[in-house]
Amino acid sequence: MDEKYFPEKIEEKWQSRWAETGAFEVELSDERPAFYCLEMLPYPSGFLHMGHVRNYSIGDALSWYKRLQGFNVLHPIGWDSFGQPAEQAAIKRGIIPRDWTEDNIAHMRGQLKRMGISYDWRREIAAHTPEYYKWDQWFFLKMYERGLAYRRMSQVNWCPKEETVLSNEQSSGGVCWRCGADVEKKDIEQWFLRITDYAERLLDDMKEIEGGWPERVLTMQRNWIGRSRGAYVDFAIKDTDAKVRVFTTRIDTIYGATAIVVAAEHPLLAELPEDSALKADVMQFVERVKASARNRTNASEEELEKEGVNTGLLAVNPFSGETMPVWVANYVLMDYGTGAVMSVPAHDERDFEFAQKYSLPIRRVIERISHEQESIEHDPVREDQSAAMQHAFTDYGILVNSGDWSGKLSEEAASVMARIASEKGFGEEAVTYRLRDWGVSRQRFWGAPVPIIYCDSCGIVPVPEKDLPVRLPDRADFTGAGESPLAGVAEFVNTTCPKCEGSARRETDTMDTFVDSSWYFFRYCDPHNAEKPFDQEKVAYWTPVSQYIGGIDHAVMHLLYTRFWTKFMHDIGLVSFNEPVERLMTQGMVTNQVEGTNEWKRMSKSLSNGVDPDDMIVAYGADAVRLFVLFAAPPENELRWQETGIEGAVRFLRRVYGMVWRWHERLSDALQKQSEPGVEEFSTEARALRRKTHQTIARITEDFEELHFNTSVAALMELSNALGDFKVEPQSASTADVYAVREALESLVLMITPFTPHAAEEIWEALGHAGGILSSEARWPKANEELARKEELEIPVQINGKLRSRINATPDTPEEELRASALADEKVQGFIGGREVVKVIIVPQRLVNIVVR
RNA sequence: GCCGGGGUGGCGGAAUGGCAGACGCGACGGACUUAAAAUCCGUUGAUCGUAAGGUCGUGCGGGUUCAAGUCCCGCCCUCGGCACCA
Repeated sequence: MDEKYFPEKIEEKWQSRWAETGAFEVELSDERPAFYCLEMLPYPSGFLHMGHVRNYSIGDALSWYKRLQGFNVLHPIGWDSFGQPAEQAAIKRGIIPRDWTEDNIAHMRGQLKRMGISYDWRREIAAHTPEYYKWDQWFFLKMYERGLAYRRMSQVNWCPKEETVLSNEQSSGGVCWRCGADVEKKDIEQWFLRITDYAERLLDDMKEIEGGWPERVLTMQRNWIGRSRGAYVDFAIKDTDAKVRVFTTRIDTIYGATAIVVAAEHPLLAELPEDSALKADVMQFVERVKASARNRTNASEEELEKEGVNTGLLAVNPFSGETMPVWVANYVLMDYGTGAVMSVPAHDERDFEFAQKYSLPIRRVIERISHEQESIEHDPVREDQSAAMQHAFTDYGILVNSGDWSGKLSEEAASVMARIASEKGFGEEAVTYRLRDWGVSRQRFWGAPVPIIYCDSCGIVPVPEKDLPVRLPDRADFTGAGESPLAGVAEFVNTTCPKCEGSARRETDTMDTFVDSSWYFFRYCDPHNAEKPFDQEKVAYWTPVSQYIGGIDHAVMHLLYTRFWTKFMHDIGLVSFNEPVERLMTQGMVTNQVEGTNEWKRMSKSLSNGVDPDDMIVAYGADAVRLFVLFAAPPENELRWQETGIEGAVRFLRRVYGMVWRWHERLSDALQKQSEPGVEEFSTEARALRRKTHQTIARITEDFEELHFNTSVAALMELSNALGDFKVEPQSASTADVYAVREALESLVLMITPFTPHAAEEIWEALGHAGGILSSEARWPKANEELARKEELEIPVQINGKLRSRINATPDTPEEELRASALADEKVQGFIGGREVVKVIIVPQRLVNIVVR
């Protein structure tokens, strides 16, 4: 140990020591329980940013804590190394994507090592290696076998900038999740995974993870899945055999339906009689709507005005027998429900707006339930109340003007009506979802090829498992627009049909990179298995993930996909559970002030408010950077970058280091006689120090369980302040003093290890322990309640809830005595004056409150 | 509009219904220094007071309680998600 704290020196020393001894390498164990600490798979952009630093600092702190508690901790890292930027780089600089990617990985790996994150590096994986993506393809085939992967023509979300398809999740809000460009619609043949088959389970199984996952993530997923209960109702089309099925969540309002409105793509429109005078109008309108949907951008979407035309068809209300016109309108979506709705203007805002514009009748069939009994009679129901209604009335209430149903509660009527519809064969209860199937085809080069072959005679033929992986070539012509660059690589495309051995073509689309990240953490358990995606026994030992840490930006996409994938793995017998992650923490953003403004924004190149982690490590050391990042804010909150804050972290480390230096000779001397001196040998000051030590242990242990790292650090600072206040010179310290200091310092060092492992190792060694913290018998300290107990207490005394005085007591002063001394207190007497004491509330060891009148 | 999170000093933030503001940053004062940096000591919610001490104070308005930042009711503001989803 040096006299002064030189982070660059000790960090290098311990990083090589850890590598040599394989300190963080783990295998299955019969004795030690598993703990799986996982941080989200990073994209190898080439440079670590502060968000990574925060993510890995959190994960590393938890990993160390669990190790010190005796868990067998799996803490791995890998690379989400397929994806767009590599291909862009290839286009721009004429290099091959793999080289670019692997250079980036090499650089980032170095950065992670300089941060001293405790990974088991033997388990490192990268999505772009055939050893990995072979299993993406294998899973795809398993899904195909079970009908969960299918191909169809569909209108897809198209990013014009990146020239590729985006999934619904990736085009949320009408913009590309990566580049922010307005998303267009395009018709294209592509592969889908039937995530919708799992919609119900994705919702239901949330009860298994409630409490372990942040509420807002579950809410976002619930919103995204968008389950809605209601009913299908068939409306016959008058004078034809056709009928229109609508979906409604408010079948109770059906007597108020005054039109049927269908989407522009609705099949019914094809059946309009050719000679119909209206047909031309309708078709013209439909074309216009479809065209505007294609060019629809985010900006124009909001202003889209409701428009429609009457088709001339008449539909029959199966409940009332009433006929009503069938309209086609732009506000009805083909891909939700049935693409047709019953329009109830009086009780739906959109229908109301539409009816007003086109002067459709507005008929009120629900009244508010009033507690003033005469209100219904005083609000007579008239056929035309449109003048009276300013808005649709969308609450439940009491049915009026609804035939035999009038007078019933609408909420209750709804379920009965749905049952009757089903009994009479013109409808049924139904549940619909907003969730769409997951489109996984990407017209890109740098991804896992979809393992499918097209044969003129056999059709779609899956690649046999023995032929996996379908390898990606090194190069392609990356300038080809619209189609996958792979289509231009003849030796890739041309193949033979596995069935008939005739010539055939390979699928040239590659898979969405979210496929790679849907199951990667299972692969960490058995990263080099060439026979299977993983050994089930190994996965059973390590998974599910105990704690997952990552950004909130993946709340829907990645975290929904990976839940789906896990359920599929469960269904094919690979894992025994349904939910991959027990606890999830979503870390907040790291922001920095934008120069010349008052705004704090996420660090980015374009705002030039980024801070390079390497610069920080050089200037302050990895330990200080990590300590600051965990101390400055609770992990879920935004973290505002402040360089003065790191300086504070360095100051703290230097103080601790200085204290150890001051004592370490004396402590090494005393190492041999470890037995605990008797209670009476400790001075008052030494007992106070021990009290602080044990209080701190208890506090920090609690905080770690809740991932409250910021308060843990605060508590460590308090302990170090208490050590600093212990004004005994090492030379003149008694055996008991030395014992108390040793206890405080060793506890401090062990508890600071998760934050600043390099400095901790160095100090641990200086305190006379060989072989590193993990190899020695070091364990997370245990709090001794007896020692943590205060000897003297200052009990606040309130009068009518206001603090007026304090009295001295011990933890076991009886209540009666507390009461007596509180009442006898001079200040208290002064405040009571002559008033009557009504009662005295005594909270043992905490407070006395005297109530006077 | 629906759903969820959140409003506490100059700032980041602490507080099982029981002393609001732990810990840190910044600021101010002092020591050391020829000087600066570093380091160390002290002060730092507002307000009145020379002081002892008093009064006010956790977005706003009510309520429950001996006692409310914390629980309940009604608002306001803010951040995030979804959104012609029938």
